[in-house]
Amino acid sequence: MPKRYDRTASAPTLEFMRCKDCDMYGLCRLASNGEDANVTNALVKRRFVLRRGEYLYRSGDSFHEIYAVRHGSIKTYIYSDDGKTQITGFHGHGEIVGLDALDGMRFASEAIVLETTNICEVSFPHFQELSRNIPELQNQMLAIMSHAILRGQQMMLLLGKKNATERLATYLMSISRKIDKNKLSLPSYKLTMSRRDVGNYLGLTQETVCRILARFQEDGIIKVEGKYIYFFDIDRLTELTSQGRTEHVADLFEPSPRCLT
Amino acid sequence: MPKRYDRTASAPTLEFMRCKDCDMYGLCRLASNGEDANVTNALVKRRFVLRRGEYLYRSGDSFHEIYAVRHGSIKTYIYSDDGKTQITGFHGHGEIVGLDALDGMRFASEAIVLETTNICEVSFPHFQELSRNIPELQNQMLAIMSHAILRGQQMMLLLGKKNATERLATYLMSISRKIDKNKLSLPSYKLTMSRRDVGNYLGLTQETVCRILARFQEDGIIKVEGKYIYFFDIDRLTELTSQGRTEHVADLFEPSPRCLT
DNA sequence: CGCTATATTGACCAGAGTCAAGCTTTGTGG
DNA sequence: CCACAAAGCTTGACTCTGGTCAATATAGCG
Repeated sequence: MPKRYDRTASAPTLEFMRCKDCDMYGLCRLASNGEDANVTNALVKRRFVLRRGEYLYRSGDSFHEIYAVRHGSIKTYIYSDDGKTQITGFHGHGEIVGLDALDGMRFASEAIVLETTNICEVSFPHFQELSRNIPELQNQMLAIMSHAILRGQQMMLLLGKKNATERLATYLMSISRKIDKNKLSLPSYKLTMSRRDVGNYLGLTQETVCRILARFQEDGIIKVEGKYIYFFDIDRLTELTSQGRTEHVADLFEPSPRCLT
Repeated sequence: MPKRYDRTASAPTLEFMRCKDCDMYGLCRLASNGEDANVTNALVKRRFVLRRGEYLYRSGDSFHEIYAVRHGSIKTYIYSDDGKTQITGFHGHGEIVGLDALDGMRFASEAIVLETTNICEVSFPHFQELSRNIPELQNQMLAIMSHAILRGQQMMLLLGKKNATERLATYLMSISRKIDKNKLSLPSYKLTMSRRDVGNYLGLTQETVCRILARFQEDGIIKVEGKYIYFFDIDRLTELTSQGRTEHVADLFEPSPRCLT
């Protein structure tokens, strides 16, 4: 049974994790009055480490902190009434989680760590206090939340309108965009989540994920090596994200007042 | 071709539309310092009417206002790269739209009116100004946005894990919860959107929507009469929202450190 | 080194999509 | 106010994508 809140372990090497890439950087910089945010700052009072299988928070936990992933990765998910699980996101370096708890001040989702992960913690009351003096901090937060809403809408589109191939291709593209472009070697990524998790996230089964990854490999688009993916042909992958079988042509025009689709 | 921004028409009867039911009521009350928000108030400077087929906003429009539906209904949707449409929500009395534009200050989605609809408009700069003096206003806004994020997560669950029957049942239940419980007559609701729209929203085709509505009617759960739905058996409908074929039993227990599903 | 979780691949199946035909409702104009 | 056209709805027959079940293979942890 996974432990919770074992936040004493030592940190992994973090030199190459720059705050500048973090979604929270805008907030941290504002809070620290422009000073270097690369050290613990006015906003982030605490950092800690969790290990694979530990929870960052659980559904129903009362909400006091917002978290950003500094290094590592986590998954967040919700339950249906009958116990089905839907993974709502994978979050890596620089991504913020816990924003779904501001309504009701309790976490609606759960967050579990996929590998040894370094977390920045922002106390929400502290954030509120700071933002009384720094109105721009509030705008930043609204923008961040708005962005989370957009992400949800994109997932609705993916789950509601795309087929299995398009879903996988879209997912792989979202990964490839996160890869550091400055690296000299072949673009590659370690999937810290299982195939089953990927399938769950994309509304597919693990078998379908396997089969389509195999097909992408046959077609020379990627190479799959266990948990590692190597990206060979980003252009072809981009094409596959939406295979363009556009609906009836009529839909491309403005709908007439009566034709609201 | 639908007109935009024809905001001069006369309002429908609104006596029974109470601000108290509105998602924006908390904001309006705070902004008006506790006074009656039922008239145009410190936050809402303007109300206007749109007719079926008119746009409230379009994708790419620059963002200045947030809107609340006072009376009537609208749909919001986004496009995929290849022109597919995903409806992201139907919004009726008391619901807020436009929150997806705070990131980037441009609307990412479109909003089109499904029937003659009365809109409350909140200038965002004005909101920002007010909230410098009323910090609680900011918290309200964060809660509202958090709620929108939760809605997105619930839709991911619906689209990723529920079958057609469960999706329709879930949708009908969300409608039935909106119906005024004080009415003496049989609970009923007018679907202002087409079957095709319902299908689009739920990741189904219009044919599937028709068939399942027909089946629900055969089973005595609802009665379908053109655009009107009458709710006979809410309990049975609730059961159908998640048919409980729970995954492997193991999933019900705490995952072991290695078994992260 | 062995055990268990995870990944892969194949055979088969079913739920929902597609296509098509006919029906109903709604809006428009004479 | 009625007739007509267009949009929307319904139902049936058939298809196909992706799910289910099952059998191995592989990998990672203790």
